[in-house]
Amino acid sequence: MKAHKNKVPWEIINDDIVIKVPKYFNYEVNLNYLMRNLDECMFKIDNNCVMTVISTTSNDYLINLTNDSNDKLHIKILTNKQSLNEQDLKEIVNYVIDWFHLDYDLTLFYKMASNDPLLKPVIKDLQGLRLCGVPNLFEALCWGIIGQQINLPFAYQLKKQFVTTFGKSIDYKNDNYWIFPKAETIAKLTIDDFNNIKMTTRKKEYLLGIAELMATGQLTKAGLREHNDLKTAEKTLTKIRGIGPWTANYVLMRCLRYENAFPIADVGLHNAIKKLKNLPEKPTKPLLQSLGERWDPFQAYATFYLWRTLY
DNA sequence: AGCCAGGAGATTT
DNA sequence: AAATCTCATGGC
Repeated sequence: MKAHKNKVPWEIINDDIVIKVPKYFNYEVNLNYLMRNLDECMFKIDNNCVMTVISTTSNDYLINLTNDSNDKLHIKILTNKQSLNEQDLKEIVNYVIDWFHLDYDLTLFYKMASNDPLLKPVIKDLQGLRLCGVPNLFEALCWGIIGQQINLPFAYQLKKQFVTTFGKSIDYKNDNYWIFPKAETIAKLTIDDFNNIKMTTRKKEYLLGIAELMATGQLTKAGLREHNDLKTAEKTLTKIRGIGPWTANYVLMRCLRYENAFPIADVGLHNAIKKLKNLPEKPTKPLLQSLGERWDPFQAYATFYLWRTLY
């Protein structure tokens, strides 16, 4: 089941969208997470300010995100302001709330983790870290597929090649900000269009197939949401070519926000457990299963926090 | 050179 | 169901 969503208050003050952050939110640790790789191409971070393009149903807006001394988040709209309407404003705010999972209450996860020998020291160092999401379903699926069976730095390189080859960007002050390619755009391509992108043919096929499903509306975020149950949503996703249990759970965790999604086969998760428990080898499957049961129903947050111990 | 990396699908047991 | 094999690319 999905977790209850809390209401996140916001208002407009002096042309800024100001969001009141919930209990347990630390701007700096979340930014540290976002800065984990220099090849990230979907946003830029400079001097505690995040710049990214948020695409609403009808427009693209370059925004910057900062926090003030009261730990409130400020969104400034930098481009395309003349087309901003109520609907777009709402979509922008909801995107940021979703991105940083601000509508989620971390209290119960921390309560569980503080009684868990493995997680206890981990949450102490990462207090206020949110499971930063990928609100765009197509982006989340592509990122999952791109990241299969390769190391993370290389995955970021491939994503960058993909985005800069097929996506559009907004120019602003001698810099450019990329927009993730639309499924409709990718669905029209062929394998040969991927010649400059150094990923396996198999992955190119997966991406084209998923783009087709989303471009035709056979696969939508709203449709997946209707399941309202982790196992059936997982089943729907794993029926799709290129999406196995790992990718399905990864996307259900970072996009659909299932708090108990658990990519149990994840190498990063294995390495984190090995490191923290000082194991000679990677954890066995029975150990992983028992840990998962121990963390239920917060397996997604447990995984995300453990990933952070690797860098 | 050889093993591994935030796996998936097909095949075999 | 669960283990095993094939696919394939770049980093270290």
